[in-house]
Amino acid sequence: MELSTRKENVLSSIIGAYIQTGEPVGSKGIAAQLGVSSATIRNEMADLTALGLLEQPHTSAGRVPSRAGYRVYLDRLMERKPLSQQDAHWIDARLYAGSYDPEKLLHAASRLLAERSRCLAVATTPSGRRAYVKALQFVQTSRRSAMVIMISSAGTMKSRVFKCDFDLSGEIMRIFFRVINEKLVHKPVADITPAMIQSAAAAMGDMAILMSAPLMAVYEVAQDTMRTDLCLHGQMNLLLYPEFSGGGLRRVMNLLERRAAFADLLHRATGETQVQLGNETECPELENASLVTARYQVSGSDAGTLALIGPLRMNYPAVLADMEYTAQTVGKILTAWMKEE
Amino acid sequence: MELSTRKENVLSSIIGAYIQTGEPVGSKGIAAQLGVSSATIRNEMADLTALGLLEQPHTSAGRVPSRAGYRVYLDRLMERKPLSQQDAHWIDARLYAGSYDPEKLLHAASRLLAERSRCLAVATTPSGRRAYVKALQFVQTSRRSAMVIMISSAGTMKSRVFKCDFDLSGEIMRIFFRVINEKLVHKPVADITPAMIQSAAAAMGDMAILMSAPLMAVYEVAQDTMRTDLCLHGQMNLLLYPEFSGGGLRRVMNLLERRAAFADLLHRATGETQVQLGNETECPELENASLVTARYQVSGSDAGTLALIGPLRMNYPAVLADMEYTAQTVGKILTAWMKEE
DNA sequence: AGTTAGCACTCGTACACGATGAGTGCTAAC
DNA sequence: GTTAGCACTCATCGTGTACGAGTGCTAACT
Repeated sequence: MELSTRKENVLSSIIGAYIQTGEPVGSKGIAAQLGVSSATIRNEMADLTALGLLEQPHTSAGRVPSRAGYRVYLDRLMERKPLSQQDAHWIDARLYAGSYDPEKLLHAASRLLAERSRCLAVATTPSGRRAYVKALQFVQTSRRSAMVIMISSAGTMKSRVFKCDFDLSGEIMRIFFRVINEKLVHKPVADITPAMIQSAAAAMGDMAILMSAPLMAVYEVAQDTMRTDLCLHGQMNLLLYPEFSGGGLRRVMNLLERRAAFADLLHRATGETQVQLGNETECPELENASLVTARYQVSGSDAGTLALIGPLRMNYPAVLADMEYTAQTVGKILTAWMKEE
Repeated sequence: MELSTRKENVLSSIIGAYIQTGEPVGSKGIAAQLGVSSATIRNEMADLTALGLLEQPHTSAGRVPSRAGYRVYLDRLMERKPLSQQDAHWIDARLYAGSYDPEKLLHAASRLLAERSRCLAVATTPSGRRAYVKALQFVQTSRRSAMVIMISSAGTMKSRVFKCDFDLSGEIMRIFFRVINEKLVHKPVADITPAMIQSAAAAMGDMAILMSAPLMAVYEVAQDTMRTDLCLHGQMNLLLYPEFSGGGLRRVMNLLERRAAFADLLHRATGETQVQLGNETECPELENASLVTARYQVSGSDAGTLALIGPLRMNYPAVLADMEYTAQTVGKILTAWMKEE
């Protein structure tokens, strides 16, 4: 499908106007913008409609971009500008403010993306699915309870309190530390299965009775490490768009509650910052929505995803620049935290 | 204001019906219910309207309870039934499921209340504002970073990672532990001010250079301990009610973002499980909403609040029973966790 | 051959009108 | 004090009309 330069300009202008106003755009305004008569534009619009790039809500209305139209715009027409210095600094300021806590960082990222895009922003916390156990620590928190802390190579740090039926002592804590570390440090987190915990306990003979609570806690904390949390912000932003105001928001939120399905959706998006439009997501809940995803990397490998859900008419140049820069920066910060040791 | 028994019955029936349907209720249905003619009911309704307990959206519509009407209903008419055994078990199952983590517990409470009431539920995590420091622990998390964990008498446990410019060792960690514990354990968390941290550092002479990072982390973790987090669930439930579907939800969410204002609102509600209707909250955002609050106690003193925001027409008997039982149970669980040592 | 002016046409929106019906207030009889 | 009856009110819904934004098509123009 080859388009004349002017057709491209017309399409760009229409999409630009529609993104601004959200209303079908007529030939008149575009004519003024491109310096030709409205009749000419109407001819072009008719052609673009025949090509399936534009749609007409009804005979006497202006045109609205179709999904195919947005697709062409995204792939070939739109120019992607990098973020302005100023905006980059603003984002840096927001992201570098927090302390050493991946969850807080991702929440901050999600929140700032929601604010800037006026869409629903999602961030997944770094996944420890393919990470290994970097350190396991034990801390006594009361006479009979203690906390296990697991630090993974993905930069996550999860903790869990467990309780014993006997009084803890420094001696016992040291035993926990030594025995469990011997078994688990430098192993893949994914290897910490119930079966593995079972066999570890069995191998300890009469120590097993002491170790069952901490081992169980270690298992649970490993589960936590592998689970990615979703940081949601800006749900209410979607109410700004008529596309979502009537039940649409509820449907989207239902999708987000089905964590597994949504995680799949995010993992399907590979590599580059990318946009999926409506059907392309193969997700009925996102029929009339646009999903923008960007991966962030920790120490060179994919660790998590940022996503934005909004109406099809997003300000794509701005949104893509924001997403790309934010994902890069998040990755950079997490990688730096990892290296600092 | 004295009401005849029949007027009370009429008011109760109207409120009951309105809570069910959400639509103005006419004299006919009520007449059938009370076994008198609709004309009689109309007379009673006219009186109740004159008393300001009912309202008429327009001349030829049925009646809708006014705020004063709800108030009378809540204070005098409604019978408060305790929760059924079955429901109590269901709630228990949800709350006792989690591990030793106050935040997770409060999230669970908030979530279950939102599910059951189909309203917006809020829970505040236990406040450490009046608590004292029960324990401070230090754990090394990497070569140059460590985590400080503060356990307060309110049952909160907060942690924070800090970084040093020098390599940490077991020896140094023990010094951190000893010095900081000497200064801070058993002190009120609220006493850990920047000034106090300053003077603590100053008093250490040439150790000060070592101690600045952990002291700063202790300060921050004390701030975390005193801050109460809000656990929100069921925001989308409010979209079910026309009262909130048009912008009303956004206004409510704006209120919740102004954390200070909302915290005030919750703290104003004293003692008992209680209901504030619209204006009574003195909060324009809740003009057409109802706010139900219940305190939970840890070791006998108020620690946090559960709240429900929904339309004026809530199923109050059910909601109040849920709130009361949930608050009690949360308190019981947290208190038990505190005692276990 | 591409562009433009002109014009008839389409169709959504806004508004007025009348019919319908739920629900009321009032009065008179029980 | 209660009830039946009746006139009245008013939101809702469907219909009809005027308006206007925007189109597609044709014929003239460059």
